Formats: sequence, structure tokens, C-alpha cells
Amino acid sequence: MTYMHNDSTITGGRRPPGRPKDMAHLHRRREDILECATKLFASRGFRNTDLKSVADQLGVAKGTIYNYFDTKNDLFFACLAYGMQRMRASIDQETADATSTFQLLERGMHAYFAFFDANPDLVELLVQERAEFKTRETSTYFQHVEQRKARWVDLYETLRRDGIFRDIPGEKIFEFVNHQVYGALFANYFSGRKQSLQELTAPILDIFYRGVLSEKEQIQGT
Amino acid sequence: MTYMHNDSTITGGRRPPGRPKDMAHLHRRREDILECATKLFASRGFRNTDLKSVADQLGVAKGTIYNYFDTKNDLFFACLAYGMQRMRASIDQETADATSTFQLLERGMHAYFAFFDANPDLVELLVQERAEFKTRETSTYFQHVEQRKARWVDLYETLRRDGIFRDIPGEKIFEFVNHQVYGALFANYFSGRKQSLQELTAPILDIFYRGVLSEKEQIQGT
Amino acid sequence: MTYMHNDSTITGGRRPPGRPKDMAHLHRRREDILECATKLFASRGFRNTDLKSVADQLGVAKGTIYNYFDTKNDLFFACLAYGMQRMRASIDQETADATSTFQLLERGMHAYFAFFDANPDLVELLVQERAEFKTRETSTYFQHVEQRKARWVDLYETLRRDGIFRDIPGEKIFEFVNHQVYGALFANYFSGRKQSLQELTAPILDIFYRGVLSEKEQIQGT
Amino acid sequence: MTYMHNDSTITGGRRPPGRPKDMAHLHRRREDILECATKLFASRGFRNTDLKSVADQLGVAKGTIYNYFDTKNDLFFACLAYGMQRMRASIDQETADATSTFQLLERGMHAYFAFFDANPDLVELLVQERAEFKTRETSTYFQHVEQRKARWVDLYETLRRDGIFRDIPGEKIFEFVNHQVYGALFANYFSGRKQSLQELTAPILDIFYRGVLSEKEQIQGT
DNA sequence: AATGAATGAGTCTTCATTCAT
DNA sequence: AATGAATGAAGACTCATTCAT
Repeated sequence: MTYMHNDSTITGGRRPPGRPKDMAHLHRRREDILECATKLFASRGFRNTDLKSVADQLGVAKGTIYNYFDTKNDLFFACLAYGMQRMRASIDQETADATSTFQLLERGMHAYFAFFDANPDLVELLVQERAEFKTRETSTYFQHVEQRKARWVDLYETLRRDGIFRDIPGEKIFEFVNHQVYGALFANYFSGRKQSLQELTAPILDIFYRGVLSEKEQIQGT
Repeated sequence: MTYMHNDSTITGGRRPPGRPKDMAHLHRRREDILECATKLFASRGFRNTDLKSVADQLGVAKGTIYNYFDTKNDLFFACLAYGMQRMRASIDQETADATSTFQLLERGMHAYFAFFDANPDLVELLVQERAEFKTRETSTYFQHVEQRKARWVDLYETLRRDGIFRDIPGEKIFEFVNHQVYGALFANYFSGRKQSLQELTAPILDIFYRGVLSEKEQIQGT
Repeated sequence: MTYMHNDSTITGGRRPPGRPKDMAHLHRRREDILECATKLFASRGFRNTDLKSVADQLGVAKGTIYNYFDTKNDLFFACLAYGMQRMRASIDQETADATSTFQLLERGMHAYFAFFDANPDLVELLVQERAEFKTRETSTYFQHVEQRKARWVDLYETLRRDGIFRDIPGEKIFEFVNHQVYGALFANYFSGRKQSLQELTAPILDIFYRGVLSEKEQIQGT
Repeated sequence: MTYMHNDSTITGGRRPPGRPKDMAHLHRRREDILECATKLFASRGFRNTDLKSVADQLGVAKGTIYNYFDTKNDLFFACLAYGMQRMRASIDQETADATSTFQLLERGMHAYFAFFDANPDLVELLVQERAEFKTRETSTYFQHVEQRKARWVDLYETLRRDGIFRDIPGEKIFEFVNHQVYGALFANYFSGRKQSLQELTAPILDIFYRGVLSEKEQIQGT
């Protein structure tokens, strides 16, 4: 039974009773929580981060966090989604106005590395996700990869048809690039030294395009 | 009390009082625990695995585990070390009698992939390590990589001096291969589909050696 | 701040400054809250009902409830009082114009059962009260019983003096009836089957008046 | 994989390894917990009793309780079952060697009241059960009642056939007695005064057998 | 060496209540 | 008067570790 004696004729039906919601405030706070939690999840690990410490860090009560996220797990996945969304936005923006195929490839890889140079916490979150939530079908990250896959495979196939790429299936090439990029990302993360990823773009593309064998060897190898 | 190498040389080889220790039994049980714990840590995650379940799985009491390993952390790191040791042994054996540089490279990569095809649990352990023990300087895996690094870099430098590889620093090449291999490993793990890694060896080496650009393009690109 | 009788006599009947309070509205809303809370307390239990759900059900904010009742406990006791008051009114009305002693007894019992047939929630509230507020001296319900006791005992004593009832203390008879009625009420509640209580009046009074022994046995028993 | 190197041939397969279980101790402790928890649940209510206080009362750690009962709910239901089992045992014993129908009725009622005089906590538990666990089909107590019902109805029917009871369905009589007894129990509980229930047996049976009307009235009433 | 009962610190989560607007 | 975000105390439950037998 809903309360019905709300005499809306008085206000002409325009304004609801009570204090109006401050949407901006809610949105801002939600993001504050996401950013703070991301930082802590990343630096201490999901299981070693208790919500009390997130709240303390924010100068907020524990209960407040629960006003924005139902459970600790939910908060974690929201951090993940928030990070992934920013990643997508960042890469899309960087690659939007590429004028050539090669430029697209270079910008894509560069944008990817640049984003993670600036947001290493997201790598940590991806690792945490896999470590703690084993039951999940696919990781958030790979859902993203799958979504973008077709686009890249098409690109590679075009280059192959045009005789620019050798006769290698686009899918294989995609896999190769994907592994390279992914490996660089995680190797950097796992090795503990936080070097710049962006700088890898050029050397990676060099080998990717031309291989390591000298000209002489390539001819012999044929 | 952790199980350690019971240095019988201390007693000068004379038989100590009491029932003689059944070293084989102790050693065997230690490995049983390691194998069982590895499986559970890998499938459920470190934090989601309680020692009670390890003990139950072994048909042993919880206290028994503590006779072999001081803490849960110790057990985890012992699992990791046990896995890494087996990985090293496996790869070393496969690459021992390579007769050419190219064969060494191929066998090395193949041995690596073959090992993880057969022991996917170790990948999980490496991820768990990074997820839970953030304070550790370097991950167990990268300690291994660093140890072997010089050897490979030397190899690449030789090939470069001999004019077989292009004029790319051995270190860069090492990094490239390392990322590729590492990326393949974790991509496979994170994506959830358990495909064969071994099959990747050939296509990876193909691109690694010759790049993706067609002959025509390579010449133009010069 | 709890809603209370706004004693307008204090201001001498002169109109207070500001917008005049819409007493009817306040009163009506107060009853809405009581009715909604009663339903939820009854169906979920006091401790399993949070004020948020009461507010939601009413389509009102949580804070609004606190404008009418100081605490959750207060709200509960108000529900109880509201229910008891309605019970008393209902029974008093039904028994007001009884013309004979027997009719009074029958109508009393019938009115009692009829009320709880129509308002099973109140039984739940009485149980909740006892379950949660152990410190309270007597239960709300038994305060009521005690208030009415003298009246019934007097009645029974009269019947006894008049030789209509056997030589049993009025208090004993009262207790017997009370237990019977009370037992019927709670047995029905506890057993889970919601049968009609009203139908019990006739069979109960039959045994109450004449006992179960056959005429023959009664004589022998003497 | 279960641990299999347990060389049972050494011990001839007779004794399991490790400290043998002290069954008596476990059983005793379980009952200690049940008794202590029953007391606290009864005096403070289920929701107002935290397991820490049960543990403290027992001079035991909180975790210990969880070694014996999986959840707080489980502990509660175990208390309930424990109490009901003792009730059944007590009543069965008292009524076992009754030589006549009347004796059986009297002893049954007396045993019932005597048990609850000695174990008032069980009444509280029954109320708590109904208050907190609304979803449960039937209350533990009424499951018991239903089990015993047939026996009593048969008895009453026999007395009716033999002309000892009036022509009232056994079921009705059972219901009447049940309500009386149940009402006495809960009225006593709810009213707060802890009077003796046993003393009620005689007056209840008196009215139950012969009714309240005087001989004269009974004849007229016919 | 093996056992498993006991321990208790650590955390997530709930929800009555407050109060600025 | 109404609103609902913020608060923080309270409590159920987990599990690594200890230790007497």
C-alpha cells in the first residue's frame, strides 16, 4: 500500500516534497569512492583491503560506502568497469582520426600503452579479478578484447589481400599482436619495475613488421 | 616445524636413538601436500583455500600440514618453488642437446609452452602470488627470467654479430620474445579458454623471424 | 518528535501564527504508518523489519516516520496499543447490550474470537512483544486481561451464589476460561493453520458448562 | 586425492594415527553449549543474544561454538530439539505405567505441566521460534502435538463409545484439552508471573469432566 | 608424527538514528 | 513536514594457528 495523501494540488504537482537530491554530489562521491577503492585494491589487493580503510581514506563512514555499493564485490566490479570504460574512451579518442592503416596500428598500440602507463592500477585490478573471482567465465578485460577483435582481424585481412601483409591469417596476426601487447603489460606489472610502456611501441612494431632476421637471411630462408 | 634436509652427516653416520626416521615417507608426504595444495590454490585461489580443505582432500589432519610447513604462506611459496623447479628441469632437459641456435630457440619456446600446457596450475599460482603478496619485490617467475636472461641476450647478440639477425640490441629482442611468450601464457589463462600453447610456437617464430610485411613492402619500407 | 494531541486549548483557541496544521492529515498519516508497520511487523517479525521497508511500502522517506514516532520501539508499541484499543472497542461494542449472563459470556467469547479472526496481525504483535521485550513486566495483552478480570470474576461469583454454577471460586473459573480462549488463539497461531476461531465458541461453552462426562458418570463420580 | 601412504600394516590396522577422539568430552561440551544457549536465548531472546556472550558464559571462545554448530540458527534449533526431546522423554516416562484412562489423562497433564514448571526456558524458545522464524511451516511444538494427537483422539473416542464421555467427537475434546493446556502454559509465560502449573491439573480436570454448571442447572439445561 | 579441538583476531554487512536542506 | 545521505555501533562468521595427548 503506497501512501496516497500527497496533496500535489497545493504545489501544482511540480516539486516533490522534501530535500531535493543533489545529483552532482552523489555522482562525485560515487567516483571518489571508486577512485579511492581502486587505489587501495590495487596497492593492497582485494582481500587485503577492508572497506573500513577505504572509508577512512575518504574521511567517510563505512556505512556510506554501502549507500553507493551493495557489497564489497560490487564495489570491486564497479572499479573494474570504471577503469575499463576510461580505457576504452582513451583508446577510442586517440585512434579516432587515424588517416592510414599503419597509423591506426601505431596509435592504437601507443594509446593502449599510454593509458596503462598513466593507470597502472587497472592492471592490478585485472589481476585481482582473476585471482579472486575464478568462477567468472571470462575476465572483464577479455570481454573487451573479444569485442574489438573483429575490427582488427578485418584490418589485417585487408592488408593481406592488398599484398601488404604476408599470407598469414588475420586471426593469427591479431593473436600475435594481442599477446605481445598483453605480455608487455603484465610482464611490466609482474616484474615489479615500472618502466614506460609507451617506449615499447616503436621497437615492437619494428620487429612485428620486419622480423628479426637480416635481409640476407630472409632471402636464404625462402 | 618445517621439513628440512635431515643432515645425517652431523651425527657422523651413526644411528641416532629411537625409531629411525622414514625419510622417504616424509619426503613423499611433503610432495603430496605440495601437489594437493597447488591444485586447490590454483582452482580456488589462495585466499579462498583454507588449510582444512587441503587436509580433508589429503585425508589428513590440519595439524599434519603444520608439521611440514610453518604457515599457510610458506606452503604457498613452497608450491610455487616446487612448480618453478619442475618447470626449470623440464625446459632445461628439452633444450639440453640442441644442435643449432634456431633449434635452441624453437625447443626453448616449445618446452616452455609444453610445460604450461601440462601444468596450468603453475600459471594460476603465479597470478595468485602477485595478487596476494604485493610487497614482494619481484615475482618468483621474474626472478627466474632474470636468471636466464643473460644467456638469451648473449645468444641474440651472437646472431646479430654474425649478420643473421638485424641490427637490434639483444636485450630488445629478448624483451620481445619474453613478452610474446608471457603474453601467450597469460592471455590463455585470463581468457578462460584452455587452448594448446605448444601450437603457437611455429606461427610465433614465423612472425618473429620474418615479420608480417610482404617481401615487396619490406623493400619499399627500407 | 512524536505526534501528540496538539492541545489547542493552551493558546486559548486563538489561531497560532504560520500555516495552520492540518490535524486530520497528521492523524491520518499516523494511522497509515501504524497500519503499514503492523502488517510488516506481523509478517516478518519485529527484528526482521527495518524501517526502510516500512517507509518504502508507504512511499515515504524513512525520516518521515521519525516525525511521528521517536524510535522503532515506540512505533512498535504504538502499533500494539492501536491494535489493543481496536480490540477493546470491538469487544465492548459486541457485549454492550447483552441481556443475560449467558448471553454476555457467549457474546464476549465470540467477539473476542471474531476480532482475532479479522485481525490476526495483532496476535503476531503480541508474540513479537514477548519475544523481543523480555524486560517488560507484563505484556500489553495481560495488562488488558487484568483490567477486565474483576468484572468477570464478579460475574462468576454471582452465578455461584445463585446456585447456577457449582461451588468453584470465580477466580478459578476465570482462569479456566481465560486459558481456553488464550490457548485457542495461540494454538491457532502457532500451528500455522488459520482456521476460524469463531466456530469454537459453541463447543467450548458446551464443555465449559457441562463437562465431558456423561450424565451417568457424573452421578457415579459424586 | 586421498593420502594413501598410511602404512596400516605396521599397527596391524587396529588404531588410527593421532590423538584419539574423546567422545564423552565432545558430547558433554555439546550439551553444555545447548544448555547455556537455551538459558540465554530464553532470557534475552534469540536476536538479543550474541554468540560471544554464550561463549563468555561458558568460559570458551566464540570459535568453539562454531565447532559444534554451523550457525547461530542451527544452534537455536538444536536447543529447541534438545528441549523437545527431553520433554517427550519426561512425559513418556510419567505416563508409561498408567493403569486407567483417567489416570493416564491426569498423569499426562501433570507430567506436561511439571516439565514446564521445571523447564520454563523451553516455552520461551517456542515463542522465539515463532517470532523469528516465520517462514517455517509448523512450529516444532506443533509437530510434536500432531504426532501425539491420534493417540489421544482414540482414547477419547473409546471413552465416548463406552458411554463414559458424552457424545462429543474425540477430535473436539482433544482440541479443547490442547487449548486448555497450551493456554495455561503461555498465559503463565506471557503474564510474567511464574506460578506453578502443576497445581492447575486438578481444577482443570474437574471442570473438564463435570463443567461449571450446578447439578440443578445441568438437568434444567437438558 | 599425527590429531583435531580450541582459540580469537579480523571483516563484512546491517540498520536504527541523526540532521542539513 | 519531508527528505535521504551519513553515521557507526553491533554481531555473525571465518580460519590460520596452537598445543595437549
